[in-house]
Amino acid sequence: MMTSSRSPLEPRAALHRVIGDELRARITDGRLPIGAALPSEAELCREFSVSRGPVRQALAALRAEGIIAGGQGAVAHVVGSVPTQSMTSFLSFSEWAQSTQRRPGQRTVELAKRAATEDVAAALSVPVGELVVEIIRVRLLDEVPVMVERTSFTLEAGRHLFDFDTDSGSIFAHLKGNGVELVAARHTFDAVAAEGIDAEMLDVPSGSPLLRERRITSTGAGVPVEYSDDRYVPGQVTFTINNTAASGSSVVRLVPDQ
Amino acid sequence: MMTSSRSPLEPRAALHRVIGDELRARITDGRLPIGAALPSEAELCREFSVSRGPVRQALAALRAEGIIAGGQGAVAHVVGSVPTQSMTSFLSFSEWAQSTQRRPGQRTVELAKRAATEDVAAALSVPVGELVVEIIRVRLLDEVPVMVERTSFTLEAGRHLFDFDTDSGSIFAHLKGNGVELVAARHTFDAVAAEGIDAEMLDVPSGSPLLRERRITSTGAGVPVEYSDDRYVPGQVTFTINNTAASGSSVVRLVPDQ
DNA sequence: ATTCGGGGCATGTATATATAAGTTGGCGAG
DNA sequence: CTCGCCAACTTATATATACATGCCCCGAAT
Repeated sequence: MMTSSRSPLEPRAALHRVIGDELRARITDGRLPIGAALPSEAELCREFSVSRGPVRQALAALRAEGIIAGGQGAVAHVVGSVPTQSMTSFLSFSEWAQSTQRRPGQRTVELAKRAATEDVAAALSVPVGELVVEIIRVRLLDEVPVMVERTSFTLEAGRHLFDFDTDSGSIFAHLKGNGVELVAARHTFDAVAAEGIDAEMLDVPSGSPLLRERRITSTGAGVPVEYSDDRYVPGQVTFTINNTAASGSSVVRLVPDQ
Repeated sequence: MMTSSRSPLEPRAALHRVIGDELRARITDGRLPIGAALPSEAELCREFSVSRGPVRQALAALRAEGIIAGGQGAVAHVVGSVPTQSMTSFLSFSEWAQSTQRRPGQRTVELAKRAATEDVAAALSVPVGELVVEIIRVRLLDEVPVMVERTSFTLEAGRHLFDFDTDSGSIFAHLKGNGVELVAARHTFDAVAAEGIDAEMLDVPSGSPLLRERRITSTGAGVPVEYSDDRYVPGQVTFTINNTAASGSSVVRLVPDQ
């Protein structure tokens, strides 16, 4: 009654995703400025030649991201474009840095296979003493050290790293190419003081504050693959989180304004 | 064909939310342990006497939170119970502390009405010099100071605070009672060194690291109401984020294991 | 001029149905 | 005994429909 000219059920396309991406694009490029009212659901149905289902799914996703608001009885309107990063961009320092104006760099300090210590074993859900692959790298932006990263991989995933130049490419891209897909991560933030080696590598005074992010990354099946302890020099990188009462939140890593 | 005995369209109930909460409860209390397979969609339909729509909505929400995984063709299964906190629990220190074993406390240092400085004005989207309500409080857990909080409210929201005992109740509960509903927040994390007054109030050495959370909280319409600069003593409180490639992420504030 | 209803429109929720596609397990051929 | 293929089951996606409820605006009454 409302659309048609489309046989019931075409191949596959994930229409709701198509619609959501299109609306997101209109918001970010200004065709739907902040405060503007979105087209009504019925209009979107006509425009995309779909039924209300996919349209509502797309709107629900936008609402969960905090990009649109409004509700029962009233047309939804744009409340702001929340900066969003894909999962891979959030996980991979290399990929993230490329999306900023800063020039990324990295220096591998150590790549080793060794027995898991207690905390690493707990994070990766393996027995203490099991072999893991550990890599320590200093990350740079415009030649300035901003982060030191101590990452432990399970042997299964980490063995791919020995035939790989850890100073150039992205580890995540390399792992993905080898069939290791990381889709879930858990990040914990706190502050620590820079100590001996870290202070030296990051070129900051001993005892000065660092932002620490500890991260456990898992496959879709929930199997932990990576545990990392990353320590950031303040003022260079911050982490930003958006959350709304309705549903979840999104996480973004940003270079602060200056 | 599958359920019924329920007239088409009862009042209002948000069945998908009921179903989601029930499943969440089963997972957290162990009736659905990690790794267990969920009932099939058809079974859930029978059990709750609903059609597939609400069931699928509930499962989609659980999947977005990273609690369940699995999909096309296979029954979904539990991959882990992600600790989740409601928005209010995440925003309100008082409410959050009550869900831990620690005994919360607070000491109001200052409550004032003053002209907005540049950074506050920018955060709250008001002109520089506009009157705002600022409150400085030290937050305690088991009598130990763990955080100092500098919060600025717009005058509209903040004027309710002067007839309120800021040492006892929750500001958020009080604001909600006065019709100010906060539903969206943006948090930014970094590390700073403890300086003069902060170090004194938190009873830590000057120059020691603090975890800083800066937060802008808005109403559903996207109007900023609160800007806060909270500084945490390390080791007492951490922030944890879960995110998955599919969909968003959730944010949690936790007391670390010790 | 201001306020109070009512109706139209838009969204929220739920049902029934249909097709595509992935998973799993069993059966038969080599 | 093993390998491969197929059938049954289950989920993902989409359509059409129906009704409940909340906004918003316009017109009438005060």
